[in-house]
Amino acid sequence: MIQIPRGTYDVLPEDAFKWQKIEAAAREICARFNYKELRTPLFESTALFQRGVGDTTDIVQKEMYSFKDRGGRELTLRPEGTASIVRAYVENKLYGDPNQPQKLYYIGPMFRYERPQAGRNRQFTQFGCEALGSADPSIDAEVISLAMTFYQTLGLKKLKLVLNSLGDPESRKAHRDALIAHFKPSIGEFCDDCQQRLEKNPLRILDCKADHNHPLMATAPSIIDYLNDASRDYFNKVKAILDEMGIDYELDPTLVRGLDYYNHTTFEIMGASQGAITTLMGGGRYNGLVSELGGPETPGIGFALSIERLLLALEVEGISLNSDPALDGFVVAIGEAAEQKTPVLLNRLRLAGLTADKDYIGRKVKGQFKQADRDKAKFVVVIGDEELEQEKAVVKNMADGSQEAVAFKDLTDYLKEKI
RNA sequence: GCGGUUAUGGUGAAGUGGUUAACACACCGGAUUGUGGUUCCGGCAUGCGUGGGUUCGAUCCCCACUAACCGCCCCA
Repeated sequence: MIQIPRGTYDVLPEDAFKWQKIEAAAREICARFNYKELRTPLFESTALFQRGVGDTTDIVQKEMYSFKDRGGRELTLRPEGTASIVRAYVENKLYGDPNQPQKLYYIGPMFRYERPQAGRNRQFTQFGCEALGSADPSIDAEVISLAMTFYQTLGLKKLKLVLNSLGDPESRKAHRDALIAHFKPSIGEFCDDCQQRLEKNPLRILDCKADHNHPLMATAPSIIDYLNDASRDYFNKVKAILDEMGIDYELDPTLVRGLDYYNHTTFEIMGASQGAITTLMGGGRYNGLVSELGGPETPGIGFALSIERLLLALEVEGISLNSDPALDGFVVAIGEAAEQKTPVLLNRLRLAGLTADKDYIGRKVKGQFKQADRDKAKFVVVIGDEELEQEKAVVKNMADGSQEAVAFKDLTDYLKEKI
């Protein structure tokens, strides 16, 4: 048997309605916040992600699904959405559109070659928003509020917003240098991973679990102390707006996002989860990215969240998105003559706008009723020899068990009135 | 990429180196020659993830592969 590729999964009909609800909620909330959908291809030039996401990131170094097409082009299945959105923004010259900032969203599959786990797949689905063209702190708060509103609309309660600022590039560099200076003399006392991190990403040392208790951890320089005046001022404004909006957050100076393009505000929303993976959403500001990808100097901010992890969180919190799809009618045929007639009657019900079905696998009468019951049919239309002769069907109300005879020609009107 | 656990029907699962692989749910049929949700009865894995090996014989022992889950790394 040919199996589904590792790290992918099928969304079966019983789950697909949940996806529909979630996507509908996302679109509805984006409309409220005035974000417009932008659809980009599932694959892009590999160079886009190398430049956009960053050559040193894990995503680019070991997680990309890259391939060469028949024309020799180097392509990659998108591992995230922001680079594509920015590419489209630049390529379509959306910076010239009078509507600024451009407030955009996307929903779709992303691909990363990783070891699968609950909440981590090789093909997964992200809903993300990006606001390009504004460096106003209110847009930082807006994007965060949008994500929180989305989760709350779906019923999630156990949410924790974590906030940090990486500052502008100048602040970032000053802090990085300070961290390296702080840890370097004693780096031999740290785990292998941290020794690797020292040059690559010293900020990561701070949330190492193995070295959690090392005395140098507590005294490590905090990014907050290295923000220059402009960066600090910006961050304070973002926090002030969130405060006034009544959005709770926790400051975490160790919150560092994995992609190279982030600066200033970074944030995550953590949720309830069974396993080690609790990050539901991640995002931040990326003021240098548009120019890095060939556009004009343009500020940007955005977030991405995983539908898969959202579904897990909903499950952990015991929230059901179950809908209760019910059929209006189910047509039961008794005997061969009736079996000839039922498709026509059934079709008539459907054309009239009713949801209806019948048996297709030769079940006995009892079996047909059981199927009607499974489909939660409100009415069963029974047709046998006698009914054919009189051109009347026996219509049974499944809720109370009552039945009455209804002429074939009156059937749709009868059902539409009763439903 | 590294480490650990696991893999029996549509589902949840029991089980043993040797003739018929428990049980429950679901499903189909019968009791009720044309009526569901209750009850009773019957049926339902030529097969125990895939491929090798050991053995007279393997679902059960060994190896490899594949996949799922958990942890690390990292992230959504």
